[in-house]
Amino acid sequence: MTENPDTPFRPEARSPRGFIDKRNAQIAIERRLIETVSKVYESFGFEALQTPAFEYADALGKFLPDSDRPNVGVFALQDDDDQWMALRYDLTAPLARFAAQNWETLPKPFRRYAYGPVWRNEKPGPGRLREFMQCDADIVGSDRPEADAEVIALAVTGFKALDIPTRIRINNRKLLNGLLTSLGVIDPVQQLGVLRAIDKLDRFGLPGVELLLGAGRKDESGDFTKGAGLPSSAIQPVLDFVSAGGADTRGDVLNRLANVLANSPEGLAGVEDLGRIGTALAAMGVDEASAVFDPGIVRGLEYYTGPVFEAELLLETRDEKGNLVQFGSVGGGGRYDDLVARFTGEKTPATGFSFGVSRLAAALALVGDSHTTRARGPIVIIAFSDSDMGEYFKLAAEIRAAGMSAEVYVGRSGMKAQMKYADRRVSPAAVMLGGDELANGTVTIKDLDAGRQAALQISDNQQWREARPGQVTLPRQDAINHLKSIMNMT
RNA sequence: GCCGUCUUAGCUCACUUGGUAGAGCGCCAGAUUGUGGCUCUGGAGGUAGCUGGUUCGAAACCAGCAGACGGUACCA
Repeated sequence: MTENPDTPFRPEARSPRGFIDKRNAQIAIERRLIETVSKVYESFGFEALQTPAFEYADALGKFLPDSDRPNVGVFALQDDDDQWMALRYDLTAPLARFAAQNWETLPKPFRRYAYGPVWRNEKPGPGRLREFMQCDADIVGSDRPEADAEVIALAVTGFKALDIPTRIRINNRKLLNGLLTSLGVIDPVQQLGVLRAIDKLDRFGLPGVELLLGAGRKDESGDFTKGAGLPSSAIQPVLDFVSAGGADTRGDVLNRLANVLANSPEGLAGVEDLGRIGTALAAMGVDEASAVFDPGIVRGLEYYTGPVFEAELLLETRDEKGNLVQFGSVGGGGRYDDLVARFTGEKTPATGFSFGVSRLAAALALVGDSHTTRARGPIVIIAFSDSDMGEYFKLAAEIRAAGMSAEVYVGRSGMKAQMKYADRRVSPAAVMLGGDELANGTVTIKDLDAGRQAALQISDNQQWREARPGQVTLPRQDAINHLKSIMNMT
């Protein structure tokens, strides 16, 4: 840089795009989500597991960095021995690695839950960050549909415990695979195209999906998206299949699917699996509204091999301007029978579910979640004079010993600013131990909530100052009890 | 990745055809020698995203880059 040496370089204070700072309120929401969901997971017999943020890139699967584009999709870097390491992009791949590495000694089937941040190096958007939290539960080593049902029940129970209205939509990869095979659509590229087309059902509706199944679709901006190129004879059966959802009960959907898939052995096997899942769900008391069968759910993930599930948020969320915000799925999962086999060569059936913690927290922040009690600040002890600081800290220690949080103001501003500070921290009380109080063996305590209330009635400043709403002066030894009563601890 | 719109004070936004910036809110202070709100008064705060070009002169016009937003693609 050719700058004047007198002006030092000043970096712009900013966070990398797709990465955000979380303040007290949001941390509180995320913490509650993780704690609640973890308890539910444990009640279903899942044990906790923490794996590192980094994995060797080859352990993460197909999104390997190659030498030209080492950072597509993942954040990767080379270790000092030249091996590629990458930040994990989900919690499932590390589980597969862990299970493969420790398979001999694990109790099988292995049930574990995990939570923590994951990272994806892709374009961020609203509700879409490059660092976010997930909370997963998986069962490795069971091929029973009942294991899938447990994972679904787990998700339903978790959302119920959080009191967040959601619906789990359940599908099975075998259904569509079977249908396509029976229709003679066996080209994997074409099959993938069909999955992508169906995934757009929410946004473009049946007519849009029809176009994408065939030649393709042009959107409003004139952009053309190439379709799956199915023959017209195959399009209608796929549309019929997708439309088979939306019946009143899980049983009704299965009946419809059985009709549509009558010519497909694999498809009927998939319906059979769903039937057993449905039976188990009913036994576990999962009601019809909380978990539905829906052949329109795709979950683009190529690694899913059987049942797939997706959690849909049923809250209406709006941003500051009142616009509807579509949050998409707030969780999902499914059966992945080939993931562990990547390491061991042995087919190891597994199924799991993932809570999108960050996305849920963002949604709850938008709706002003009623559970989110506003984060309260500490009791603030006003600092009057340097020579009395010891008295302030002594009182702070007493308050903490009584189970309340307290803080001595350690800035250098005057009293008015200190009161403002306490107000801004949403403190329950301010405590004054000034020269008068110390001389008289008293303490003055101001109930800030009571004052806030009173302020609404008083418009005259003189009156406001004289009333000193919520404020009392009492013997020093009564301070703790009075504070407790303000905090509703008596 | 592709297409489009946008970028002026901490925030939300103004500034008639290019003549070197304003408001509201917020923030700080005072009125009120030891008291949050209201009211009034004063103050701080901007190289108009960055870089280059056109011009006597650019926040405004042009180009490149960066970032934000919207759509689309992708999404483990």
